[in-house]
Amino acid sequence: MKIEKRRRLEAAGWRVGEARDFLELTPGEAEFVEIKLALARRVRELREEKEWSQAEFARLVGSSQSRVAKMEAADPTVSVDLLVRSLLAAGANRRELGRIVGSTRR
Amino acid sequence: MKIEKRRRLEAAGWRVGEARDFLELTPGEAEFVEIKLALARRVRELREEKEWSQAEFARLVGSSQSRVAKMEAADPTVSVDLLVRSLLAAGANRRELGRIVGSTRR
DNA sequence: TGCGAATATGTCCGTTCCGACATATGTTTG
DNA sequence: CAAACATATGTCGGAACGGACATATTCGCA
Repeated sequence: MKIEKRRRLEAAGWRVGEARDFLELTPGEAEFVEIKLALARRVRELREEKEWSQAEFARLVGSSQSRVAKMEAADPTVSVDLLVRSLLAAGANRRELGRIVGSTRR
Repeated sequence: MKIEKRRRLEAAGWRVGEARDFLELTPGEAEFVEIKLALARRVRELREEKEWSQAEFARLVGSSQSRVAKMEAADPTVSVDLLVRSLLAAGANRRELGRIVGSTRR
């Protein structure tokens, strides 16, 4: 299935390299994946800065430990909405989100 | 229902004023709504810049006219994912998305 | 005013996403 | 080592979201 394949690429991108390196993604789709990866990285960073466990973070943002693990792994079942809402709930603001979304740096 | 109420506030925010002015939204939730509104505005702007009808825009991004109308209206059933994916498909890039997300200006 | 195009609104139903739970794997500390 | 804690992975039932369609409303223009 096509969607499944994309999901595997997406998940693999976290470990292996730049998402855009994988075929069958339009530039827009590749950028979308990279945005998700950037948000996921920031979730982990922010949580570790504050020295929260995933369970604590989950409680804070109204989610569950397993879903936080999936957020940080940029699991395909995690939406940008959830990442953004979680970051906001954890104290990030619009400006910071803008930096995360917009910065090409890694 | 709580979610329904929030949805009404959210929809009303588009017409009436700043989302944060409505009660029962945490700061994070209010910022989330404002991000959605900013993305929705940009969809309309971008589409009108290019002089596309909603139907044309829908075809371009792989959606439908009615859903594009809902995107531009920041309808509660429209996710940030959809807005971001549509903007990317319509030619926006990460940097521009970052500006949209991060800018407090209206 | 009336007609056609564009946009808005409501609904349907299949797909995706989410919190929760169970459980596995990994890490720290006594 | 072993217990306690943290993180990862898989699954499930219900909620949210999406494209599509029908239809209403608004808009432009002759």
